[in-house]
Amino acid sequence: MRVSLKDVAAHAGVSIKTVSNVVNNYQHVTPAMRERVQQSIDALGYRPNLAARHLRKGRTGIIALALPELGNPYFAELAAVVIDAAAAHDYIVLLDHTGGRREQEVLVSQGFRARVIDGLILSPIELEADDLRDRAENVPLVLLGERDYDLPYDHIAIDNVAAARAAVRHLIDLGRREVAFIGARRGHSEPAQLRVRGWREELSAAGLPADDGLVAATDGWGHADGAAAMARILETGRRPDAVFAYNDPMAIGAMRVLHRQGLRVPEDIAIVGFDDVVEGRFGAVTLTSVSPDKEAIGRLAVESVLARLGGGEPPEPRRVWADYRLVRRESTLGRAAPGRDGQD
Amino acid sequence: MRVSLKDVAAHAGVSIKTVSNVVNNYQHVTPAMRERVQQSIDALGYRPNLAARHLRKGRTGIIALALPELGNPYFAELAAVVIDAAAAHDYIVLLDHTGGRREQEVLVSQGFRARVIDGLILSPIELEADDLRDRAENVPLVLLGERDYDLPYDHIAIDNVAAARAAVRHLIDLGRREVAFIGARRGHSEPAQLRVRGWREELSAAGLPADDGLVAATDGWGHADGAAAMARILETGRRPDAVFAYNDPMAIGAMRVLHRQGLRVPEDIAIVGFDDVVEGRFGAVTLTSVSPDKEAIGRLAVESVLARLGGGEPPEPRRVWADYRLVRRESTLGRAAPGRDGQD
DNA sequence: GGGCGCCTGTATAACGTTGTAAAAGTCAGG
DNA sequence: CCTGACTTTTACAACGTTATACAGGCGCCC
Repeated sequence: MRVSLKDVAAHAGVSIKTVSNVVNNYQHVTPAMRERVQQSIDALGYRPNLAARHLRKGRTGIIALALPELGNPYFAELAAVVIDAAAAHDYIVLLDHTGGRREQEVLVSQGFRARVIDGLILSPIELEADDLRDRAENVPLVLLGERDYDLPYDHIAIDNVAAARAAVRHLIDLGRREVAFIGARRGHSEPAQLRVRGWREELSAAGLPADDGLVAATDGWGHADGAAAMARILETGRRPDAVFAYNDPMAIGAMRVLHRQGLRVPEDIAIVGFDDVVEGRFGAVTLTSVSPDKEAIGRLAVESVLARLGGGEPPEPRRVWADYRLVRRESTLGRAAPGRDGQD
Repeated sequence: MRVSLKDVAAHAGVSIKTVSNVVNNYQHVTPAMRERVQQSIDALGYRPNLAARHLRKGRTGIIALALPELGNPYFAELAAVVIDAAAAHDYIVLLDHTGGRREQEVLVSQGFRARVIDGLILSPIELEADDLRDRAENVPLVLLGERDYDLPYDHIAIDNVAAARAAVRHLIDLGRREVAFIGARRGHSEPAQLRVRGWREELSAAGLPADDGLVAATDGWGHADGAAAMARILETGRRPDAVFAYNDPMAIGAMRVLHRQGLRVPEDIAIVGFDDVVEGRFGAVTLTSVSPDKEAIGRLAVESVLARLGGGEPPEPRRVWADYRLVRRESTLGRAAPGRDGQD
């Protein structure tokens, strides 16, 4: 049987509320009393019942983190950061995954998957602005990632357009002249994707081709999707001398195809990925990648959610840009210089 | 302001309990009444307050899943399975990670990280049997993975010894005679690790060496640890013709080192990993691996936890063996036969 | 030394839900 | 038309916690 405040109160010979005061570190409790009560607490092994506390306070101490998929190490690592950041504020993280499917994302954003949370951090893929506009839910929502909505919600991301341009710029600086893009979203309005836009802008600015034949749309964002997309481009007979991939797994999938077709990376085709997952540092050819500051993104996301729980004036919805940098590895080595070992 | 049963009851002109009965699909409610109440529910947008429900019922509808680290795709994928399996029973998953550190694992097993859960699924690394023996917590606990305790808790795992033996057997069948093991736990009683034991047993049975010079202990289980362990073995001058790694990331890390040192896989050194993560299917050399039935493990874990919440007699603690199979890929190709493409 | 205010501790009422038990309603049979 | 058996609905009391308002006790100042 679980012990409650009542039991402790009886044991210590004081009122329930006094025990509660001790538990909550209420200011006006004499040291002697605090000591006495604490002993009863320890003796009985009392632990607060959170459900009751939540009912009373209207807070649960839980925030939800909804990601497209955990299989992508970027999201897995991000989840780890968020869990730790939340723990630092005594919050616990409920994890959900949407598969990047709009229907699931709507469900999550409306709070139907988890109705027990104080706040929600959502990394949307297919979700449309309209889905959020008539959101009846009143739990604070913070958005993460590449999608860009003009809505009054906090949004934490890196500047995807600029990051993509930097990646493409890097390829151009290497002397590459035909840069393919792998991982455009199939069946969606293309400009909504900031990374494709950055790719296009930078190529156009350099007077290089950015036609549709260089873009491979995909359904998912895993290794297999990257491999399929790469294969598709090669089948058309096109021979780009560089590839910019939507993310690292896709880049790695593409490299696998190139390897099997006897094309060398980076000599024949240079590749840049996105997210800088660990895996990219340990292939036969290590992967150059845009490295978002995951640590900052996770921390900022948690802080943004919690800032809206303070009770006071909710802060203005804000768009926060996290840092990023381009990490150069073997997949874009300029010449035959032997790179350093694995680690970047 | 959030609407409660009281508001709906007032709106529909019935008692609170009747609304509750409708919400809970209580048997004895006339269709007409059900209809009327339902309309009020819809009109007001009522959603049950879970905190209150939990307080009343003593259940929260949340189970915790504590894994060593999310960065390892095996655990990430497992988490995805568990989340889905739990959702199928209307349960929600609170995710925690322990870093494989004993201290954290103890905290989790004692319920100090999340005190709001109905059950706990824990995949321990360093946790000792004694830590569990004086576990005062009464939430059901299910253990996952390679650690083997003689304690009255459900334990879901594959037969790690047999799986390891199968992996080593495969290498021996290939004609390899000196099989190293990468990823023994540094500073812990070695026999506790079933995979090392399987490795040793199979080699001994075949009359092959299984001395300490072939075992590389590590602190972690990531790519970098595998790379470091491989490098360490090679530094001793030893030249095994095969490697069995504790898991896939370590195997991939090891392959990176071999590649840089000009050793060919599988010609010079064959490699088998463990866990069959996606990543292993897309390297320049695809990775042979022991593939546990993650789907089954996740599902069984959830079912085992929930079975202990039924209220009736708790079932006997049981040890459940999930399926596994050895997936052969390029890293152990018998001859120069060109493997099929990436996908296994 | 009495009154005032501050500091501690206490009784009680919520928070929103569901289980229990009893009240009200329905219907058939005598 | 009444009785009894059953069905449907209701009132009320929990679950364990914290907020509010209040009752003592003590010291301080006049």
